[in-house]
Amino acid sequence: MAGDRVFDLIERLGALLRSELRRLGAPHGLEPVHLQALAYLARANRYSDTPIAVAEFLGLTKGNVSQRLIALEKAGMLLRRPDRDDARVVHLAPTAKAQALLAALSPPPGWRAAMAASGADTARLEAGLTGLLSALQQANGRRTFGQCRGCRFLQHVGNTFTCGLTRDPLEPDHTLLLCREHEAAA
Amino acid sequence: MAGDRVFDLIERLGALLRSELRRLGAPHGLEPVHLQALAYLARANRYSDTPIAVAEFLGLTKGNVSQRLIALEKAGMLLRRPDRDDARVVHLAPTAKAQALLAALSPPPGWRAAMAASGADTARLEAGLTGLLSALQQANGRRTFGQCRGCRFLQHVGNTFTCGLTRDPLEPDHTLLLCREHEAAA
DNA sequence: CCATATTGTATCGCAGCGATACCAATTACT
DNA sequence: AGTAATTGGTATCGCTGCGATACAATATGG
Repeated sequence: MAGDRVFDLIERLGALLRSELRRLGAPHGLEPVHLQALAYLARANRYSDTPIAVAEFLGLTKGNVSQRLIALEKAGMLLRRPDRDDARVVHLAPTAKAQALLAALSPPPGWRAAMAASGADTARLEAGLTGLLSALQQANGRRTFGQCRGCRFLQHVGNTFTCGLTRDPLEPDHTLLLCREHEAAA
Repeated sequence: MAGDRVFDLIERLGALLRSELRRLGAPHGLEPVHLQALAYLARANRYSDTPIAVAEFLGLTKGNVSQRLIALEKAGMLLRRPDRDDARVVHLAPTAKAQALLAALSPPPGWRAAMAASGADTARLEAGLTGLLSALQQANGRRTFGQCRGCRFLQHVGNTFTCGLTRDPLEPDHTLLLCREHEAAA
């Protein structure tokens, strides 16, 4: 079946990128999961920058992720801030140091050149992968983690955005971040 | 940059598939790396069904892979056969039990349905990912692990195939397998 | 007000992973 | 032919990710 090839390709790409992340992160004492968590947090909105969101995003248990985050904090890569309203939740943000690292490693050096050299239709590739990811997430009952913009709960009047779930106003920039509560617009 | 989105998508797909593999393999006592190794070996030709080829394919050290393979053999998933000519090399093959497992788990249940539901142009997606993978492998100095057919060393006269590197005759079916020595045809 | 759900942490046992060291067989060099 | 360099493979060590379980604290809903 043709789709099986796509599966093989994505698995192989995933394995090689993982290997690459390990190599790149090692000098900084970081494992692949650390870089992935930081990369997620750099793109997560304020409803989604929590340990449990990271766990759901990466498909890991919250207990595990909790320990990884502690390691990241010790390494000076993560800042924690208690939530204003809910004493249970913690907000996470990559430090400047972590952001600099992400800028250098995510995507890894050579990626952009390889993208260009492959001659692939980037937009079409992105569209195809996005659709596939959505279908898989839906099939497995996982959260979508889509951009706030494009969520069915988002309301906007002119340039003023508000989240229909929380009734909170949203800065325009923030509607480009990933949200744990995202549901694709109809 | 647009290509960065593709990177994010592939990383996320990789993470979720990895999580899925862990869940699916757990009842059989198998970790993701075990399933990936078996899936590779099921598609590897006779020059490529060795521990070192598995290590190169997955981007892991040979020492590590060696231990994984021992675990797989103990689990009755792998058969070892010494090479006829070179006493150093070992040939690996998934057992019938392992093949049955692969048929059930690779691709995981729901994958084909998700592929269909996504409405993506499978052929185009496959082409784009293949090109990207090739470019990345070349950029990182990694082996291609392409199909024997499509390799620049392959020679064929009518329906008789021979490998230009080893001078060995190849059964037509075997030219569809993955080869460690693969180099794309000019 | 109490049962239940949610968020997060702590601890335990297991196993993957790289690094290093090592061995045996093959190949290259001279 | 004989020695050096290379290659394929395994063994061992230390570290750390990972799930499972248990637990504490806060929120929510009847």
